[in-house]
Amino acid sequence: MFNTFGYAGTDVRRIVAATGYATGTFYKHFADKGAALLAAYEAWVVEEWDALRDAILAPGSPHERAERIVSTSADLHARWHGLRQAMQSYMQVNDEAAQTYRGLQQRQIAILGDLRAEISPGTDRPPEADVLLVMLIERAVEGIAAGEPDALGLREATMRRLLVGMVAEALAGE
Amino acid sequence: MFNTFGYAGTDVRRIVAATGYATGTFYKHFADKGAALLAAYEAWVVEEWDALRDAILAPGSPHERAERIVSTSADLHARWHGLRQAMQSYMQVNDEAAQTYRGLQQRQIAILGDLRAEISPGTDRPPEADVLLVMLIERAVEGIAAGEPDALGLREATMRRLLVGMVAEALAGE
Amino acid sequence: MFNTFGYAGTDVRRIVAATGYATGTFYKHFADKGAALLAAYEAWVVEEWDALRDAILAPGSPHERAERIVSTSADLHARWHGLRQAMQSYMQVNDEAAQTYRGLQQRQIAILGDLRAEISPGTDRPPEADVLLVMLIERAVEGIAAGEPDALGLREATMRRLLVGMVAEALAGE
Amino acid sequence: MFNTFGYAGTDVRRIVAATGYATGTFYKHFADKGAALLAAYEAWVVEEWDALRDAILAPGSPHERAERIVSTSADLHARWHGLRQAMQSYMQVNDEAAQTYRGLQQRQIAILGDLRAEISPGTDRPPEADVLLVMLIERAVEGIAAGEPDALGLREATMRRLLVGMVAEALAGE
DNA sequence: GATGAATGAGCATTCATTCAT
DNA sequence: AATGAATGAATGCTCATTCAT
Repeated sequence: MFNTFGYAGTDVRRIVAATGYATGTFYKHFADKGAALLAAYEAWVVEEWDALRDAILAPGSPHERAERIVSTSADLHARWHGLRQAMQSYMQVNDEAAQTYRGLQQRQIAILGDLRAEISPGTDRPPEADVLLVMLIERAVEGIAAGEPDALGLREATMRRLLVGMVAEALAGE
Repeated sequence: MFNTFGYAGTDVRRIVAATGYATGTFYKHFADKGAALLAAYEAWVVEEWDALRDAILAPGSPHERAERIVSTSADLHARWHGLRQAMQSYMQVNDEAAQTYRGLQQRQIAILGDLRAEISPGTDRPPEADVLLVMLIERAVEGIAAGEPDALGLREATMRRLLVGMVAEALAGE
Repeated sequence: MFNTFGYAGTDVRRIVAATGYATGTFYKHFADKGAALLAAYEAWVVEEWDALRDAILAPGSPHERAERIVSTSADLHARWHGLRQAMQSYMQVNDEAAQTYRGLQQRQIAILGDLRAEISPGTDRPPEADVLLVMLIERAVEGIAAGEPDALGLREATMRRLLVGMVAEALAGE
Repeated sequence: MFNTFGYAGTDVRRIVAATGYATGTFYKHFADKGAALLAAYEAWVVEEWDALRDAILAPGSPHERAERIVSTSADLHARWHGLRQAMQSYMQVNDEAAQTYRGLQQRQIAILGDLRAEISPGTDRPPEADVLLVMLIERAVEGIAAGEPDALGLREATMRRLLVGMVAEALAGE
C-alpha cells in the first residue's frame, strides 16, 4: 500500500482492513505507521540485493551480466518504485528513517565491494566509480519503470541498450 | 518551505504566515496547496535550465564545460533537493502534477537537443544517451548534496572527478 | 461538561457539539482539552472568590457573616463539585495544571489575608489558622453538596449549624 | 499504580506487567479495572481505620491522642493521597463505586461512634461534630501531604500544631 | 483584493476487554 | 488457573479549504 499510495496517502485503517485483522493488532507488530514502512523497505532492499547478487555472480560475459543486472533491476524498480518514493518522503520528515536508510546503503556498498572483488579480482577500480554506476542504474531503471522514455518521445529499447553498454564496459574493467 | 519540510510536512498556514498575508489570500492565488508546489517547482526548473544553458554554452574545452555543468548542477540540487523530493511525493498522489512534471521534462529534452546541436553539430549521438547522462548527473549530484559519499565512507572529491570525466567524454562526442 | 462527566469522561466532540461550533474551532480557542479545563476552572475560582469576598465584607455580626460564607460556599460547591473533581484528576496527570492550581491557591490566600485585615485589624491570628478554616469549609460544604450527611444517616442541618458556629468563632477572633 | 498515576492514568497492561501474570489473569480476579481500584481502596480504608483505632485507643492525654491521630492520618494520606484521588475520579463516572464509597464511610462513622463511646462515655457530642472533625483532619492532612503549606508560603509545623489543638479540644469534650 | 474565523472530514493511536487454547 | 494475541470502539487533534464580510 505504501508502494501504491505513498506514505502520507496510506491509511493505517486501510492496511489493517486488507490484512483481515483489527486496528489494534497492527500496533502490536509495529510501533508506528512509520515503523511498518521501514520494515517494508528493509525487506525490499534485502530482496533487491539478493536478486542482484545472483544476477552479478551467475556466469557469463560482461555483456550478459550487464543485461541481467539491468533487467533484474528494472523489474524490481518497476514493481517497487512507489515504495522507494514513500521511503524518500518519509525520510524528509523522520530522522530515524533517514538513519536506517543510510545504514542500508552502507551495507549495499559493502556487498558491492565483495562482489567486485569476486568477479574481477586485482582491479583497482575505485568504489566511487561503482557507486556512480549503481546510481545511474537506479535512476535510469526507475525512469524506465515510470515510463519516462515514452513520455519524452524516446525509445525505451535504445535507452536500455545504452545503459547495458555502460554497465558492461564497467564490468569489463574499463 | 516545500524544500525544507516536504509536501506533506508543509502546512498552508505556515506558508501564509511567512508571507504576512491571510489564509484566504493564498487561495486567491493558488487553487490548491498542490498548485503552489507546482508553481514553485516550475520556477525552479526554469532557473536550473537557465543556469545549465549558460554552463554549457560558455566557451571552453569539454572538460571545462563538464566541470561547469557538474558544479552548477551540484549547487542547484544542494539548495533545492527537498523541493524536488516534495514534487516526487506529490506526484504519487496527484496525476495532474505527474503530467506537469512530464511536460517540463520534455521541454528540457528539447533544450538539451538544441544545445547539443549548437556545441557539436553533425554528431549522431542519440538523445537517449544525453538523457541517460542527465539522469546520472541529477542522481549523483543529489547524492552528493545529501551527503551520501560521506555517509558511505567514500570521497566526494573522487566522485565528482569521475563524474566530470564521464560528462567530458560525452561532450567530446565519444 | 467537565463538571458533569469529569475530565476523562468529557469528549471534546461533545463539548463542541453543545456549542454549535465545529471541532476545529475548539482548537482555535484552546491548545488542548486540558487548556479548556484550566480555563473553566480559573473562571470558577474567580467567581467563587468574588462571591465569598462579598459574603465576608457585607456588614453583620460574626454569626451572620459565617452563615453567609457557609451558604455561599455551599451553593458554589454544590453546583461545581464535579469541576473541582475534574481538576484534581487532571492535575494527577498534568504538571502544568498542578502549577496553575497552586498559583490560584496562592492568590486566594493573599485575598484571604486582605479580607481578614479589613474586617478585624490588629488581630494576630496566624494565616495558617485561616487556611485550616477554609479547608474545613471547602471539605464540609463539598460533602454536603455530595449528599454525604444523608448517606451517613446524619442531619445536614446540624452539620451546617456546627460549621457556621466554628466559622463564627474564628471570625470573632477567637 | 492507581496511587501514582490515577484511575485514568493507570492502564491494565501496566498493572498486569508488574505482577508477572498475563492480561487475562487479571480479569479472572477482577471484573473490571474499576473493581481492582475498589478492592485497593477498600484495603486502604481498612488499614487506615485500624491504624486510627490504635491511635485513638492507646492511653494518654487528649493532646497526646490528638497528636497520634494527626500524625497517623498524615502518614497514611501522604502515602495514599493518589489512591484516594483516583477513587474520587472514578466515582464521578461509576455509580456503583460511589455506593461502595458511601458504605465504607458509614462503617467509619459507626466505628467512630464506638470509639467515642469508649474514650469518653456519657458525652452528648453529636456525631455530626465528629464527622466535621474527621473531614477537617482528612483535608488538612492531605493538603500537608501534597505540600500545600510550602507552596502557599505557610509553615507546615504551625498548621500541624493548630490542627492538633483543634482535635485535642474536641477529644476533651469541649 | 484581502481577511481570518469557521469548518469537519480524516487519521493515528490507545486501551479495556475477550476468548480460544 | 493461566495465557496473550486479537479486538475495535473511542478519541484527541490536524489541516486544507471555504465564505461572509
